[in-house]
Amino acid sequence: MELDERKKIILHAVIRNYLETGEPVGSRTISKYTDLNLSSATIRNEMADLEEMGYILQPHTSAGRIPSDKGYRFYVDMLMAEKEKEVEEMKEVLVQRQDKMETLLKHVARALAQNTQYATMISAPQSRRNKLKFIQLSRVDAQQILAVIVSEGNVIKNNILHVKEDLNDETLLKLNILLNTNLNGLAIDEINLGLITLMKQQAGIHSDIVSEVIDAVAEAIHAEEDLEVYTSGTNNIFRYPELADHKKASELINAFEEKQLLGEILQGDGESTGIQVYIGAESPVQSMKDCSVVTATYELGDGMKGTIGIVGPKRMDYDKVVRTLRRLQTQLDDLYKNENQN
Amino acid sequence: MELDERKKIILHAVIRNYLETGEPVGSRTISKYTDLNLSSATIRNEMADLEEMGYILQPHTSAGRIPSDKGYRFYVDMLMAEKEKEVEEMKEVLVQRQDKMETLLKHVARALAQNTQYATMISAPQSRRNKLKFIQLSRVDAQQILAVIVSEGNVIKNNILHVKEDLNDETLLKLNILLNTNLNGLAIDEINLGLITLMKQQAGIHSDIVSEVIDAVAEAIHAEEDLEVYTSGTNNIFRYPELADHKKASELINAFEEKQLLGEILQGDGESTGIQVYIGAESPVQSMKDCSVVTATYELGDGMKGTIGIVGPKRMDYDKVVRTLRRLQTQLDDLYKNENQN
DNA sequence: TGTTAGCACTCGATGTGGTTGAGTGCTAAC
DNA sequence: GTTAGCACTCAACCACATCGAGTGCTAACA
Repeated sequence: MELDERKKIILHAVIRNYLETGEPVGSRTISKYTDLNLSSATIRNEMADLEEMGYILQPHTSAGRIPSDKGYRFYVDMLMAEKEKEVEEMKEVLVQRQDKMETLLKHVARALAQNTQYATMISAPQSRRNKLKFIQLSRVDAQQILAVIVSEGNVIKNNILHVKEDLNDETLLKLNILLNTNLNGLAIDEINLGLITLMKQQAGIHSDIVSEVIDAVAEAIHAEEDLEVYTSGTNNIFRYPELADHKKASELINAFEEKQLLGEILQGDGESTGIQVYIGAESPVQSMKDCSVVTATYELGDGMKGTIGIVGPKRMDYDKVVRTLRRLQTQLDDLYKNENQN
Repeated sequence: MELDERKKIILHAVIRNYLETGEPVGSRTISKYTDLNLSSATIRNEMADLEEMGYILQPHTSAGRIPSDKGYRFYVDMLMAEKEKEVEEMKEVLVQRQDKMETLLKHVARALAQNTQYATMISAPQSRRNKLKFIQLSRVDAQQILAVIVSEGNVIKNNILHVKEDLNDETLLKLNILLNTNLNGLAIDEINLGLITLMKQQAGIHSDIVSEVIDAVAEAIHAEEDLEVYTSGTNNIFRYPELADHKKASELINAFEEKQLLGEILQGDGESTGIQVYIGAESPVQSMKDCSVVTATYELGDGMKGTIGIVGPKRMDYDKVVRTLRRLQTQLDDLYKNENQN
């Protein structure tokens, strides 16, 4: 059976109504809600069809209908296809200057949570092909060397290295030159064993320091392992009775605490730059099977990518969420540029 | 009226029993539970006294008794007075090497949450009189200078400074020497306006860079503003029906998300190095009025102080919690030392 | 053939009344 | 001072009735 125009309208009405009330929707409501001028009995027939086709379902025999995952999917696909007509104002003032990427992301997560009343998460931007920009070794005291590693996108890492024999200024300078000339501008997969061996040879008796620095470099660039995720508005899930049940809430909150779980959603396939909607069981995270998750990948000017996500009930206001995220996608890049100019 | 020995035993029995079961305790239970050999009727008389004195209360007329805040307070004070007899093994292996203070603290929070089954929080160590150890400016590219500031306790801060005119290597070296000779070993309140003016004079046309570095130094040392707090086991609160109620849970989870709220507890008065127990309304945080909070201040060898906290139901196992925290107080310092040796 | 009115039916939600049992306070006796 | 006994209270539980929103089906209608 095909979804004819009238069925689409009815399905749409059922979903919209359910999104608003959170209660199962009956045939009489629909018959008044739409301007189809059909009696509840006719609606009932259509709804029976829709149920058979799997778009809606009944929680129990004598209740109204609620959208199934498939129904939500229909609705969301329809939404995404629609042209973006209006651009709503985001009320928060995000333009105040931030001194760090970290605080910026935290603020975005919080503003988004307040604006949407859902739980939000945002992953720090990462670049697969992050390049080394600058390395500096300096002596902190007799036994300690500080290694500072700057990579593109200004990701900075410090490591304190402990050395046994004292290094004089001259040696340190040589090592600095050695490291910078050899490694500058390279991405992680360009630093191969040959290069490392070569550098160790050149470093002579100080080859162990080179090793340690290389390790630190690897760690600084190879960022996948410790994906930074910032979350906010976790307690918003209590706004939605269908999620506030002890077991579900506990699982969800746990997921928000164990950030690497969120990573599975936020890292996604990496390719798509668009907006993804996971409805119920579509989510890669098991504990979110009763929620919907909307994610948007943002990209900063210099090729760094990150993801913003919103977690809410299946009956979330997809329309608004998608619009807000779309807007944020472009805004984040601007914000970041502003920040780096001051 | 005074608390005679028998009343103490009965009160103790009521509390212990309630801690285990979470249910109101009746007179008959107590009469069997203790080895006082008293009938339930006698216990009832004593319990009526205890209630009048405010140590226990009845949820409703025909229910058993539960401890009041005052009752818990009595119990905890008694516990704290007791000599520490046994030292229980902590099962987690915390000794694995950590590469950062941050991850160490996160792991401690998590291990503690798993061990106790309560929600935990830990604040990063801070020192009021943190001293500067080392400052280094280096050129990243034509327009950008990287300022690295190392203070005692190896708190490291990076700032990227943007400059208009190009700085040659010589000038940079001069600035480095200027900054280090003037600021090395100073605490924040020793850097006064006179010193700053002097340095700016010496820096000549590059005085604006000195200003920026000083700002960064202030930020690096003056850490109170952005107290770092790590939490874990938030979802443990669902284990306790008396906290799992929607409203309370939502408020609690919110408090755990808004870390600065936790700061009010964790920063405490700063003087006491011991273990603090806040029962119900004693807590400085309003939303924790239905919980108990136990905090312990830890001190690292170099004078840095932080606080560990555990949040649970009023009927938490104070005995175990206090013992675990006491143990952790000493362990953290050892762990930190180990970490810095590798 | 599509639409509608009508009706019997289902079933969760809500309310009511009775019972149970743990626990209490009080009193009188030991 | 302690205890046995008794009347009393009250949350919890269960059984039962009621209500009403909503359904599916059928027959009639345009």
